[in-house]
Amino acid sequence: MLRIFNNLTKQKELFKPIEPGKAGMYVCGMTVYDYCHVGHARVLVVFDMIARYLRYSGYQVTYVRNITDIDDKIIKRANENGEAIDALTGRFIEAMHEDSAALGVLPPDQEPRATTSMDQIIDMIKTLVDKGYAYPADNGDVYYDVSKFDGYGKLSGKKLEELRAGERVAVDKVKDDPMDFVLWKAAKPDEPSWESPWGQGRPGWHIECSAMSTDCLGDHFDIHGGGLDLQFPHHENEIAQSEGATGCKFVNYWIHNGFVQIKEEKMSKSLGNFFTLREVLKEYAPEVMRYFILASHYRSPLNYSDQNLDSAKAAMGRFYNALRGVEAAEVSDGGEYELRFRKAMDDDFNTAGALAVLFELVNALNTAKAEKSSEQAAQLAGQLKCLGAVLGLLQDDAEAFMKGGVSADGGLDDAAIDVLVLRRNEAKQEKNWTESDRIRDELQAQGIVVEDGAGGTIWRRE
RNA sequence: GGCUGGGUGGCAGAGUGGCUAUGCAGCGGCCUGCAAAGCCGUGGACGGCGGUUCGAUUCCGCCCUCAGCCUCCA
Repeated sequence: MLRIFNNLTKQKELFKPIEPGKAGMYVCGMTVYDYCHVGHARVLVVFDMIARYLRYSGYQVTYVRNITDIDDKIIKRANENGEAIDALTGRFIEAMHEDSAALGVLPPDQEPRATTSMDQIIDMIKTLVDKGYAYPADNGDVYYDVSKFDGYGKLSGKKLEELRAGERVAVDKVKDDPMDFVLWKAAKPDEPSWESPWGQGRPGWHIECSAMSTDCLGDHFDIHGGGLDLQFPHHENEIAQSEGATGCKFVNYWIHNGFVQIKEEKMSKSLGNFFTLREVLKEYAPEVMRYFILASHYRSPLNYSDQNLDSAKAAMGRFYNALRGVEAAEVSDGGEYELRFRKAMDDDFNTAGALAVLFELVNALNTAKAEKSSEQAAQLAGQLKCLGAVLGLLQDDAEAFMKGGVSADGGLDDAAIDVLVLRRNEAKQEKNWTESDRIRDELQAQGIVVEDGAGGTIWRRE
């Protein structure tokens, strides 16, 4: 039985889908004006893992992840670049898809965009105005009247009075209340705009997610996710908009992943302390990145450092080293390990605990290999790959993973290494240890490690 | 100032009212020409002070400390 920490109630709850056997999940995706950084990678991987685990658990999942392709920052960046907006967003949507694919993130079932959901957005604003939850201001903007929505603050645990007291931004005269937020922004000259009952303009950020999620999944659906930084105000506002407009409960389970930190500080665009995913993937294999993310619980802070990435790399090396040279059997389950794997995952997606079970499997597999029980080894390797797949790991070819280190480009190529290994073996045959060790040192200097096993000599890149 | 969530062995990171997490690193052994990898064994921990309890790292209170939100951010 799957239990999920519901950020709305702040406790773990049994997952009960609205429709038995089905699960609808909406996750706030990227605003596309720059490359994904490691924080984005975490959202992509965490919710991909959740979608995979739900499917593995037998649910028919509809996973929706949106793209924000119109907003202030996009307009600003396009102007700075002297680039058309759709050219800019098109470029970064493509980049984001490349990055996701590299990380083994499966495409969502639906990927709606703000600019192609304008009718739904305008409809929802219209409803909110009609119902008295929103009002057009003198300047052509439309605002949400926060005082009209009783539950405002229920997700983030905030109270309106406290928010007002803490108001740091200069009070905007066109709003009735400083906490009111914009649903529709009147177009300024030279800005992209859409026609609406309130004149030319474009949507505020929060409304698009309310419109797209309910359009794709219905007024009331199971899971809504995103980074913890979206809890307030974004998701709080989504609740106000959606529940105001539909009159029914919006989302049953709210899931937020923790931040990626760097030197004990949040990695973020505004602090400028971020690494883009493509930078990192030049140094580390994608599955190393994925392991790094899944090795800690999704709600914990994730400390980004070279040391931690190196540690993730060593862990992946242990997996693939065990799988190397074994023909994995086609199995449909994880054998005796599956129960403990599920127990961990059922407890609010405890991927760290699940990985510990996979390491136990590695141990058994290595023992089977050492004992030459190849049938047993094949079986265990199959189980390992089977459970790894639930986490989106161990999908590479073991031989390729071990041979493809950082130094794969620029250093010796595979053929050259094979020649040296052959020569070293000839020296070994002649018991010329001086020569064989010299060749080994030469390879070591290039980041190549040779290993003499029962089945011959193999090598890997560090 | 208001509100959240943390503080676990050398590092990373799960978990539990009494019973081995796991990975890396360390130490001893096996294997190896020597290594590497692997296997076996092993040391080492629960921020501080109180309380509840037969017993707390695990529950409660206070304190210290870190991160985050209250403004755009995944």
